[in-house]
Amino acid sequence: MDGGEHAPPRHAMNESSVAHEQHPVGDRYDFAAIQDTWLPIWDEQKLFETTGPDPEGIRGHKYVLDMFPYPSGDLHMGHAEAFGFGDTVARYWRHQGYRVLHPIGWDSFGLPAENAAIKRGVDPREWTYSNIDQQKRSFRLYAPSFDWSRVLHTSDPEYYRWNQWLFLQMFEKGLAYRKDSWVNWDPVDQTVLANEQVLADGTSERSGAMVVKKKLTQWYFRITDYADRLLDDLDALEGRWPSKVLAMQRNWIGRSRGADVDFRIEGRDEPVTVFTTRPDTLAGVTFLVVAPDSDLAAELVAGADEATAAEFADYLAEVQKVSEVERQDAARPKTGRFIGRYALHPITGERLPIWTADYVLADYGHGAVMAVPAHDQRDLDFARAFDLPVTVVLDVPVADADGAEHADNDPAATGVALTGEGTLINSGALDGLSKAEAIPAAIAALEAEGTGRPATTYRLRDWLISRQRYWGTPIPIIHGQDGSLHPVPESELPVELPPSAGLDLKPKGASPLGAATDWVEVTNPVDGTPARRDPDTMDTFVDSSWYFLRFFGPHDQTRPFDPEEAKRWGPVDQYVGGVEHAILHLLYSRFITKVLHDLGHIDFDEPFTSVLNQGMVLMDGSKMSKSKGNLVEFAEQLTEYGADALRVTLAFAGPPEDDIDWADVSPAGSSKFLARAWRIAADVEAVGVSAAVEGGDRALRRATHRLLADAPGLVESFKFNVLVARLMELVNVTRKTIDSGAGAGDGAVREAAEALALLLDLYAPFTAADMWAKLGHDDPVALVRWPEAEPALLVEDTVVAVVQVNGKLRDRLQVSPSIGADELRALALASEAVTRAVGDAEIAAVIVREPKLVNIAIKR
RNA sequence: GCCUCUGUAGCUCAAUGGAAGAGCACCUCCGUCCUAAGGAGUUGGUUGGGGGUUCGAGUCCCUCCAGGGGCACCA
Repeated sequence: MDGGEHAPPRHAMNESSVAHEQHPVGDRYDFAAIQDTWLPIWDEQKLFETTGPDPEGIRGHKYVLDMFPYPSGDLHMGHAEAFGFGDTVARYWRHQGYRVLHPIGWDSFGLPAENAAIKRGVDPREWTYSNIDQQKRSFRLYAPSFDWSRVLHTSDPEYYRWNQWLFLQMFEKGLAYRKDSWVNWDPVDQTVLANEQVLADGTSERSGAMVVKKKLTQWYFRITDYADRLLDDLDALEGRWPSKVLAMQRNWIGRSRGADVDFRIEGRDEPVTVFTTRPDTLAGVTFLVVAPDSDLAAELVAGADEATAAEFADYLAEVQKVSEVERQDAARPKTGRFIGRYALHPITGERLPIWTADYVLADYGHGAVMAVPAHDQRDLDFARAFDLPVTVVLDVPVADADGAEHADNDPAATGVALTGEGTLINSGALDGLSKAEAIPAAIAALEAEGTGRPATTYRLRDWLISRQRYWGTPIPIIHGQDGSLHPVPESELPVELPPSAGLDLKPKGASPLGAATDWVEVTNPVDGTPARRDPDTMDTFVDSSWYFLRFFGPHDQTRPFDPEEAKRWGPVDQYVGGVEHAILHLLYSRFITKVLHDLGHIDFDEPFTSVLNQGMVLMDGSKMSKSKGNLVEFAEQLTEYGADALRVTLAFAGPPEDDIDWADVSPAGSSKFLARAWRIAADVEAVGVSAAVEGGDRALRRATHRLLADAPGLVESFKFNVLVARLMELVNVTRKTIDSGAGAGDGAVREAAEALALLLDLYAPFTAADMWAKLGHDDPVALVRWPEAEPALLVEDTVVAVVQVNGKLRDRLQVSPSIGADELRALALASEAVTRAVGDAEIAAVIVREPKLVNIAIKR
């Protein structure tokens, strides 16, 4: 997009009325003039508002939602794509006779606003709301069928007071709590992050900085209480959510079942408990390993001699220098230290040395493991590095590359742990059992002795929701001088953010709100003594975890949403958004929905019935960005080609979940197609009255009705690109009928033109509206129900039956579609081409698939 | 390394186990004072490779190759 070479914009972005005279709507397709005609009309009509009682005769309700935008600058091509798809679905359901809720809002709290505000010295409010205004203007031109009466912004006190309400509801139930723990710290944004906001490479999802660990007291939501339901309920979403997202969520929750096992410790009253998925290998335990950064390690070392303690301190310091990513690299050589203490084996009573090593994580399970080097690769690597014993307790046959089993499978020698199936040995009562049999038997034995019990652990951690930044929802808690926590009474909500003027918003590790003296200093609601507000704000993922519910009454002053509306519209039938939210936003939303369900506020417990992930819009194979110089500006494209051509281009580019490379697509081609479609309506208008449709061109009628029959299935399976291709075909067939067939006055041409307008509304609402008007209709095309396909027009008068001999095409026969098998067989065998091909060979079989095919198998 | 998805015309994609197609691009022609967001037509294929099942495979099975995505010291 190197400016300068473009013709000057024919028509300014946010002007809609001026251009009329320069671009009269005539016999030439002029998208700018068409937009100018319809925008003011639509502004008046407010076609897509869903307030008031249901109209008569609707088939039901649908709720179609796009992930709401973050107001950083203007809309971009990614928005154009996602909102285009969402709008296609919304428009489709209206054409099917449903009342459709298709709202829009803004995710308007968050760090970018604050960082931009710091850079420019302006109020984050101002920056945010002016961007929102820009995006609203662009949306108006792009014309998604939003219900603008329900618009919300999460940074409005009317919205975030309900975040605070939600927090208090969860606080009362013990689902919101404070704890002191190692947390992810973003050194650039100077705030904590949730696990979900740390990328796989250890950097912050927001700032890109390498995240470090800090020990801090923070607010958490107890999402782990819901781990089982969040995992199990994914099964019901199979087929309606992208399988990739389901897999990612399952991985993220990471449930694993096994047992907790208690090990007595020499010189300590309390046993140490470890979690294991392999209680069957208990006899193979030769040492224990505790996480160096765990409280347990510190305590155990305290009871060891001085030299050991010093060694441990050195090691801990070393470990904390290693980045989290490096630490989790499985290929890294094992490091560790003996910490001078011993555990006792629960079966043999043998002394087991206790080591510390950074391959054991402090915050998973109990921060300690029983090491079974013979049957766990990590433990084996460690045992070999430090020369610890390896005891095989499972006879696992090992196969060569050629499949022959061999016996030299001693892990201590080969370095390969025996993790497969096998038979228990050296395990007393368990000997002879298979792994699958031994696991429950081992757990039963542990339970009988009181030294173990079944246990389940999760990879999922509780959701850290406090942030040390300004532009977010204040946490509605008051801290007493004695450290007591008091919820702000519901009647005093919202706790509004103080003005940013006078506050230093620069990240410095503590919330800027702490310095807002007038705001932060309050009295204890219980005893009237001086107290302080919690100075932190909530993670903005709290805002977005329930906004889809707020659309059920976005202006309600007394409730988070209207329960009646929730019953009518909820849950979201179709959610559209990027796969980058596969875990974060979608998991949090599912969690909060379940919490609100359990608290009795809604009667469903999954928020999104169906999810569509759109791909990214790329340029020349890579992500668009200003710095790479490959940015395609949405606003420029909109000016050059118009909303319809852009939307058609994005829909036609490929399956919606695939990435689109802008270098591969042709908005000019889309424009050409829309012009061809539009001219069909213009031609029909020009001839005046059309002939009756019953006598119309039969081939064209069949093409029209085949498309009417196929279109719903194509939309419902998100094959938007295929439907556009089919529309192009129908346009071509119709053009041919006009120019070299029945002519524009034929009834079938009008029928095709009307079908085109009705179907095109999914992708090109301006063009469709204009065509509909040219065809003589006054009603808004967007609300017209699609006609049903006539079954009689879906069957051919005659079909071609293919005759093969040994699979090779030998003849074609014109037959009736209702021909019987015997008749078709006789016709095929009588064919001269067939008798020639068969010759005097013996016919082995004749396969008849009436009316389309006969295959004669012969022996040679 | 493990799991998963995808390989069809130059590009993007279709094709209930039954004739390998569409759109775009390319090329040719018509039209136009010059431009085409005009019209008509043509070209284009070892369906990633190899095996198998079947009367018949782009489609089902096995295997290899290539690409995308996810997970990867979570006991």
